[in-house]
Amino acid sequence: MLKSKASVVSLDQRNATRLRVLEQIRSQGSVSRIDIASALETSPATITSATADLISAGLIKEIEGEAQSKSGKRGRPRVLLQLDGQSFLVAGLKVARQMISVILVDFEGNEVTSHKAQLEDARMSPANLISTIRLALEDTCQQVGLSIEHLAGISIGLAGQIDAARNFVHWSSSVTERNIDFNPLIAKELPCPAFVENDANLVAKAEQLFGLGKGLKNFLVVTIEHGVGLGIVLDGRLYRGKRGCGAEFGHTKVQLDGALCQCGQRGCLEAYVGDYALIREMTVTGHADDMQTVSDIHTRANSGDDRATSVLARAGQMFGLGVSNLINLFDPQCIIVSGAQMSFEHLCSAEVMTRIQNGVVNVDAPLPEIKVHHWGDLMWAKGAAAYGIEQVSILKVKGLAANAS
Amino acid sequence: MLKSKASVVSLDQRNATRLRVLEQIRSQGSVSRIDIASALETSPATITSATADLISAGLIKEIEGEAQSKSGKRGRPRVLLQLDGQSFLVAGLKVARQMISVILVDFEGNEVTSHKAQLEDARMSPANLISTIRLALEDTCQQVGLSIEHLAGISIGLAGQIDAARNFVHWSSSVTERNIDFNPLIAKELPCPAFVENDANLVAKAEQLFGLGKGLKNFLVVTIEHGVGLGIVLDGRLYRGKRGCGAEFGHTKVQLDGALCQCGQRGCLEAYVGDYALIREMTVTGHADDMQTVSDIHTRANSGDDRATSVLARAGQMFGLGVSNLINLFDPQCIIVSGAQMSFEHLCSAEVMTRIQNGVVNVDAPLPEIKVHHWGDLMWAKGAAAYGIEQVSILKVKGLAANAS
DNA sequence: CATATTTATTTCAGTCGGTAAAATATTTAG
DNA sequence: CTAAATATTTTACCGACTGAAATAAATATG
Repeated sequence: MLKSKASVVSLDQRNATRLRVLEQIRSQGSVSRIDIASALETSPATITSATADLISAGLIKEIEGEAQSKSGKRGRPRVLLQLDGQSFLVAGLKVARQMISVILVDFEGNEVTSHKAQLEDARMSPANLISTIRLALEDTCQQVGLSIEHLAGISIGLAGQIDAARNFVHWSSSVTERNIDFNPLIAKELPCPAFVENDANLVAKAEQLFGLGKGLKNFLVVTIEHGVGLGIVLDGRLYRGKRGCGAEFGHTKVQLDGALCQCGQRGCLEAYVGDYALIREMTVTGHADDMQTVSDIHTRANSGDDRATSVLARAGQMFGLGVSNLINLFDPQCIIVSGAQMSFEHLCSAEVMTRIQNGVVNVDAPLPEIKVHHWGDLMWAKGAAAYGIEQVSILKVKGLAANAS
Repeated sequence: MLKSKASVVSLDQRNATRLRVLEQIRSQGSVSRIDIASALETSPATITSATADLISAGLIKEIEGEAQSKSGKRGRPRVLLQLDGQSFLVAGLKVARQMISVILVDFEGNEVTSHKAQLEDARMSPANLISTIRLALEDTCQQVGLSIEHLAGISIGLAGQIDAARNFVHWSSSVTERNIDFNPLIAKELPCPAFVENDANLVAKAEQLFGLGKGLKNFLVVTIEHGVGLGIVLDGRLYRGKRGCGAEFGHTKVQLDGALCQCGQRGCLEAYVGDYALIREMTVTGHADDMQTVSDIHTRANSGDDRATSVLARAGQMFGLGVSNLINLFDPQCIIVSGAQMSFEHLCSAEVMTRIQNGVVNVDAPLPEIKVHHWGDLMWAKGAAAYGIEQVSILKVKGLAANAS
């Protein structure tokens, strides 16, 4: 009757409560027991018990800092609880086309160290991928005098269609084979639990745990890299759809029989806002054959090139259309546009924001807030780390037996 | 600490179990206790207790019919349980532009009688609307020799933006005022609990309880009336978004700065597939000034009018584009295209289905099934009734005290 | 300073929902 | 008729949570 899958676990009632307490502490930073009780609408007695378990497991700790009481200054002061950052270490990885990025974080999500390595091949066999990952992890740990045995969890972000619940990769641009169950490889090659997820979902997790989605229950994260991705958080949890793959925002159609997309279809959003699409627009008529990156186009636009300006403007228009459709369909609390260093000002300009607003059906309620988040280039790896911390938390809480004082 | 809202109730653990049992019985038609236990992954003892409560409340009953045992024929035979259809009566209403439809159903959803009445005004004041509804209900009940005091619940479907949890109408095309709390009016004018909901959501409920969505956890219902609507069922529950309003599928944009929509924006799906849009296309160039309905256009197309054919074809193309976007974003188990009598063959032709398929990003998993459901013109009222039955079930289960044998 | 008051947390004795195991019921096979 | 099989009910118990009381730790007040 027990049916815990490899990497996604079902929790019993008590562990679920412990985990909710842990999440509350994480989202608040530091918080007293009584505040947790009222936030979770549960009794103080339950919180006492749950926090005692978490403290004895070393996941959280009491701190000294002064918390102000509700009303006056009288009464027993609240004791603040905080994550115990030292309790364990998690690695987050992102495998991109030519680069593998690793970040090591503590339990609070603080960066311990990070590392990048070039990849020889954009696509690798599953076994090759895992040993490449292992190598990258070893290099990273070495930087701070650790070995990979110190890791409590490893989270791996890939582009593609992935069933995270089973560590099953239907398809990924980094893997040469389809429909691979990574669990056996992980068990053989890696010294601790590892989790494979779609990269856009990981960024959504990062926003939820550490970023602009902290504490929110329903929000969307639009990721901008070479293409656009979407992570959906509904009711506090990642929504993955029936097949467990990420939403294909980049391949929603914004134009009937429109521009040709890399996916082979026509009119995809990505065929208008993806890097390759912009570069194609600039070069197709021989207007500028030296365009290599979107930054180049920005540079041109800034120096008064009308063609560059109009190419970027159209991308923004299409992007705005796509985002307003998301709002019309999901009616989220908030939309976070998340991108790494790269230039994407053309996708969050005032014109684009206006276009989004004008594309959303009027309600009396205000529009969901659209937040733009410029991350460093470790965004993806940090997202992986966020997911890793969550998964490891679940494992650790599950590891707590039914023990009292 | 108790915080039951007016019409949406939060259930304690035990009532939640009773309700899950009830839902299981409803979705299975008739089912034995042991099957319920295994379907809900709970112990037979729990089912014995829950079903005993439901039987004593008159919501379900044991029936004689023979159920086949799992393996052989040996052993105590299973006792089948079924809804007790006679236990109470629910009314479902749909208020449309010029018509109010009422259907009376028993607890199993069987139609007892139905009734329609013309409306003098498409828009009414809240008080006027409720007394019109009361009148229509009285007429309906009278047809079968009942009075509205016999009703256990009344469910009202309106087009517009509605917060069903609070019976609060932000805006509706049938109501002259905005932001109306209907609870006081309901309490004053109607003799039993009443529930107000968005009409597309109601159809989704009907599909879930009685229709093609029976037993499914994640599906979308696209409704076709004069415009298009969308009901979203995720994890077995209606998804309503942050503001509690329905998804605005009809106003997702399918064309940058495209055709003008009644909502004032440009490029909305509805501006290409809504009735008024098709008629506009046919008449705008004076091609056919006598077009009144979509059926007229179909008639023309069938008699070889190229213009009519191309108008319908484009609507189908745009519709297909919109639906494939839904699949790309939600990855549902199934999509149900639900329409009443009216002609919408142009939206479910083979060409449209092909277009949808070609607009969905390939995965190894098969495409979600697209089911077309042609309802009678009581579709909307039946949807309301389905929601009413669900809400009344909740109320009845809640009414069960903590009573044993 | 001693005491009352206030607020936070813990302890303790239930309560409640659910379950395993035993008991009971009802059938067929032999 | 007896044994075996299967379904349901009963019973004894478990475990998570809670309310109330107890305890802890501060401030206000005379």
